[in-house]
Amino acid sequence: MAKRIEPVALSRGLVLRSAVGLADAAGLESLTMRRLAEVLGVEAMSLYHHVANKEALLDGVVEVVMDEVAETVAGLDRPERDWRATMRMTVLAARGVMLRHPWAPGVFTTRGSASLPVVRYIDDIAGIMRRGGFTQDLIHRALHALGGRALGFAQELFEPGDAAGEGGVESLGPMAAMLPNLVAMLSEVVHDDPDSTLGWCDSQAEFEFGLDLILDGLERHRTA
Amino acid sequence: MAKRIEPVALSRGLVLRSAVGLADAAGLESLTMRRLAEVLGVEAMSLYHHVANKEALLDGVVEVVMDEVAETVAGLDRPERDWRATMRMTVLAARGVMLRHPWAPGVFTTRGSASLPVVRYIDDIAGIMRRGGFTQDLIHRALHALGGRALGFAQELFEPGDAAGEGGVESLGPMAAMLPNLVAMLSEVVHDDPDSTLGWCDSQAEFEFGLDLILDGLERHRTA
DNA sequence: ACCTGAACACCGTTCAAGT
DNA sequence: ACCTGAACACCGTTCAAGT
Repeated sequence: MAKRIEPVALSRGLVLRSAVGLADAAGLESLTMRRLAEVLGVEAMSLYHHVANKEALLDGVVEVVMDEVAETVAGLDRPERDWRATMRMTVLAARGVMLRHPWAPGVFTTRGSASLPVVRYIDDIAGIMRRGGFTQDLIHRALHALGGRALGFAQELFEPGDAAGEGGVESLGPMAAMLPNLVAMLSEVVHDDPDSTLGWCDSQAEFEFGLDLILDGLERHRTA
Repeated sequence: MAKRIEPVALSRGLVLRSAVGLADAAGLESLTMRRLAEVLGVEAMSLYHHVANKEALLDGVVEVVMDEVAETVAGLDRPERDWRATMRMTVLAARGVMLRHPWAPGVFTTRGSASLPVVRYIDDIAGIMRRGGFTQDLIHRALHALGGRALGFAQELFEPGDAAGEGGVESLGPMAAMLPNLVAMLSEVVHDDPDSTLGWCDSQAEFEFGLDLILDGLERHRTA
């Protein structure tokens, strides 16, 4: 499970990047100081010379992910004239990074106050809207309305696969009688979309639908 | 800190309600099997006779909170003819319950698959839309677009109070130069709303703005 | 059946000691 | 300056024993 690597010099950057790698490979619950040290071929206490404590480690992990987002966004060819297209492209790029680190939303939302890299990303988003002709007040409300969605977080109420994943609607089992509306909905929608590869529905399309709903609404407020 | 109560007979319901009370009073990080047992005046291992393990305890905690939501929703006088008003009223009622349990979103989003009480709530939401004339496909997409917001979760990217809480825009400090758009936005918006009691902005109004953006968008899809 | 106490395998973290 | 090993105060949980 834990593969030791050569005894390279430890550094904050290496510790943080290894933490991201460990969470990617083995899940967030595996990211402990002791396991991380083991991966780095070092004693747990050595980590404390590069990171104040576990909270600081998680702050650093957010930094690493946000650096990846910033790099991806920097590589985009945005049509700055069109605020809506630019925003859409930026948010979907951030989402692409988050899909590579499915545990990231769980860490971001426990981080109390926003770190510099997150705030810098939001500043970019605000700039897109400003150049698009938003008032400051509308920018403010837009940032709240987007919330985690600005970084590509979906916050679904349940994950694909539990209600109508393999077993179909029948797998709802004895509760089906209590859920007439969901049963009716699922029996129709699942049939409509039989070869969706991503589960009981294509969550990329669903994310974009929700994002567009908000962007459309903002555009209407902008021109009002 | 931990107040012992009389040695009443333990039961699953009492264990779960005490767990909610402990999280309310001392925060989610205080909700441990040992602390919960102490509050109940019992040994930690006694809890395992009423709850399989900590995961099951948290599932039960979700149940308790959802029961509170269901009770609140049942007491509403909904104008069923108007899907939009009914939906709005229902979601805001759920949000009212969540505001009493600020730790709840953090527990709900770690619950993997949806529990029966959550699914039953979603079924109600689906029913509102169905009676409002939604197609099954639009109901499906609407549920994804709402996500956690259907239960009143906001998922803000940062909490009020860290950027421009007490100290105002200046408290952004040395990073201000890197954040021209946010500085411009905050210096204007905070002035517009000087006596907001809830922090740097009124999050209830912000939540309703975001919710209305989605409901308006859905209404437009419905009539298209 | 319900509850207990000791024990185990983990955590994060402090501290004194090494180099 | 950086790393170590033992130790401490916590976790969740197993198990054998009590009533």
